[in-house]
Amino acid sequence: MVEPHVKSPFDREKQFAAKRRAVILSAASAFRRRGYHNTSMRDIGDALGLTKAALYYYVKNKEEILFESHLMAYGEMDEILQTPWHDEQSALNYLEVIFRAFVMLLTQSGVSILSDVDSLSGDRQSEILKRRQRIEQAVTKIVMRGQADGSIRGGDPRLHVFFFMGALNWLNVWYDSKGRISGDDIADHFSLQLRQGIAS
Amino acid sequence: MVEPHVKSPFDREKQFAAKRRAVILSAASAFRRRGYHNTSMRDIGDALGLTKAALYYYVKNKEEILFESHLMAYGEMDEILQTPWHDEQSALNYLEVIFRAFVMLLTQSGVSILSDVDSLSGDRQSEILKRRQRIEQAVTKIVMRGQADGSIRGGDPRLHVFFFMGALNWLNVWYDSKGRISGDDIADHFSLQLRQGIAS
DNA sequence: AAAAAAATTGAACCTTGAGTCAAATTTAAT
DNA sequence: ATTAAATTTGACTCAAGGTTCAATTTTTTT
Repeated sequence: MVEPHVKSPFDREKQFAAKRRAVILSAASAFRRRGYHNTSMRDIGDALGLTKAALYYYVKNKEEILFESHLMAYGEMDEILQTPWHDEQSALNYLEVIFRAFVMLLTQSGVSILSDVDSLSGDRQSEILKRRQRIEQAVTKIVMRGQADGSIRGGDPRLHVFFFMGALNWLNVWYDSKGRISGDDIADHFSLQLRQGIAS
Repeated sequence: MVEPHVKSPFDREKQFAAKRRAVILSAASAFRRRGYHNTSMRDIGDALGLTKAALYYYVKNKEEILFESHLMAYGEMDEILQTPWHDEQSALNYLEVIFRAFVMLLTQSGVSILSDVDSLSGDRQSEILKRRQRIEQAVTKIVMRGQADGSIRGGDPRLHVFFFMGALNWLNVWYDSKGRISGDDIADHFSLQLRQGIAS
């Protein structure tokens, strides 16, 4: 006999995971706007209609929220970096696709890149730094391929990357989803500025 | 009769001001690296061989240090924006001069641009935001002139500015004065990437 | 409807770090 | 050398906010 409400334990876990995710996303957004230390557990709870004590049902401590926020952002970026690369496509064109996706990630989805790595201690801090480096390296590699295939001009590829990745991080600071400028407009503009800045 | 040690009260004040400035510069550098909240008054004192209590002789409170740090950076940037503009010079060329000076400021002098405005409260926060806006507007104006004189391509000038100012702010995060890359190299590279990114 | 499990809470605890202050020390002036 | 002013300190207070937990409320299961 099939029960009317099929709430399997699997569904239970999903429920929990979804709420936990909501906590982290909401907190991350607050961290991005006001900063980690200017956001209290009380603030995070309020934003979700919970007491700060309730948060500890979903999360071990505040630092874990910060850690997971970072992971979430880098997870999405890793995802984007899986975008298939067509053989005919120049590295410059591919890079533009990736970069555009990064911009859309920050403007459209709720995900935020955080920069406060120093509030993480020990293992967590180094893991996050490692993942950031990995992403930077992946992007640097694309640039280097572009220098090889002639679509991207010479010069220290790391500096190329620092330049436009800076634009991305800064976007995260000033962008207001309720503001006048749409995510698409930014993506268009930034893609072009990226392209022109490093094209050969 | 002229005294052997001429320590006029004017000299006294200068001495005091110099030490106060040292406190703020040293703190600002720590803020930049570790973040405002991850830097305790004790840390700041230690870096100068002082007790935290001694700091309060030079400064009213911690927030004042943050405030003055911001002021110092924006003061220098205002200074740079006073650079004379030769009539024959295209806006793009002028902008490159300014931008290069900004990069040198961050890499060579001890000055750091801080982004933690939220730890400032009330009046101070809005004053700092106002000054940041003023600088951004000044730069935006240069871009608009460039679009008028034909040296800079079209598009929302604010987005042009956000892009390369982002690169600048991010530089502040990753740049390590003891690292391999020299300030000059960065300035050269960044200037070019700026120029190409927005040239018409 | 009763029992069990999940989710949430209020009230406390505890640590960290900013800020205070009277006393001590160092430096300059008479 | 004495006095006065400037500078620094150790010991303390205090508040903010993260964390804990037993008790309560809500939801699910039988």
